[in-house]
Amino acid sequence: MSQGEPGIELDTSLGYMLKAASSALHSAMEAVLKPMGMTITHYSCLELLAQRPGLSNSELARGTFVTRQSMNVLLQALERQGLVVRAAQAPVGRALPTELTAAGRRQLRAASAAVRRVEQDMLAGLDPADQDRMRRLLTACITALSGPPASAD
Amino acid sequence: MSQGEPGIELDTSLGYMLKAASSALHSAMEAVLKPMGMTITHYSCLELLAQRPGLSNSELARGTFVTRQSMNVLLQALERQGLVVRAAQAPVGRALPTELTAAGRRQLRAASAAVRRVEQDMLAGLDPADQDRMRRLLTACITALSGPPASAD
DNA sequence: CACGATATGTCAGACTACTGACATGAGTCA
DNA sequence: TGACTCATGTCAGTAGTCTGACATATCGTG
Repeated sequence: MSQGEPGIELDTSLGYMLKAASSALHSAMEAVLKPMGMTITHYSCLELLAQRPGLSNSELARGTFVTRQSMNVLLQALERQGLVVRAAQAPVGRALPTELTAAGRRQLRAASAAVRRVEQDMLAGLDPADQDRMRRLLTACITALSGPPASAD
Repeated sequence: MSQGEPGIELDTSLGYMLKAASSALHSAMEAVLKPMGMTITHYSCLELLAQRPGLSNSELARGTFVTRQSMNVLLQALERQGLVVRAAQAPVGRALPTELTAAGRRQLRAASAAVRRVEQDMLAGLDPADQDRMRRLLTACITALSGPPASAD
């Protein structure tokens, strides 16, 4: 109980609070998506495809923060369910462009509305200026973590 | 045509940014803990026990954002490894108080230092005032999400 | 042109965390 | 006292994600 910190002070640790907030959001999203038969990654994939049609498996994986192997499993399921379609041949390289089907867009519509409500609930106590501050702060954290991968000493 | 994200709705969604930040932190922590043979939940459990000795399995689960079933499996492994000890009998109710062993504290020390470095890297661009703002904002989000939902577990 | 480096798609196995289910201990209330 | 409710510990099965491995396609460099 002297010299260097004894550990991470959980009550004020931003790392811990970030995990807590993310966990709370995850649970809340799960709660609204589950009744629709969707997982969070499932929804995220559809949302990403709606905004950026033609993304490949690897690009979708990066955008949803899972490995390309996991996304591959998911995409195969979504394709079987008729929610997305993948090009049979790669226009360039090996990347196969993926797009939503009408059924996919329909399923996404309901899910997207529910998720938007969850996000609005989360931000209920924050005014527009607060939300801008939060964007700036989160962006700074993401940038800092993505940059220097090797800071060991 | 990989790296680099064109400006889309997702880039301003605080839900998405929160997930991105959490994912980046998760990866960074994983990268430093893996060489030590620890997972994030493993480390989190030890850190929590160091600050709140005597926590029960269910309390540890809540503090690390996993189910009590998952924590039970982890605790059994940690006990086999001699990192924690659990009371043989419950002093009251069914909750079994858990505490770190000397070996557990030793392993935690190295891990905690590494994690602290990761957290400091993440906050490198934020001054103390920014960090206070971030605490307030995250707390507001957590509170807002923990209140309304009326789902059972 | 050949070679290596990089990026992608995909299959297979392993692991982590989750859901479901049941038993036990403590508190509440009629 | 007995019934009800809630929290806890634990076992079993399931689901989602990960790591490892391999084949293929493009680009840069010599």
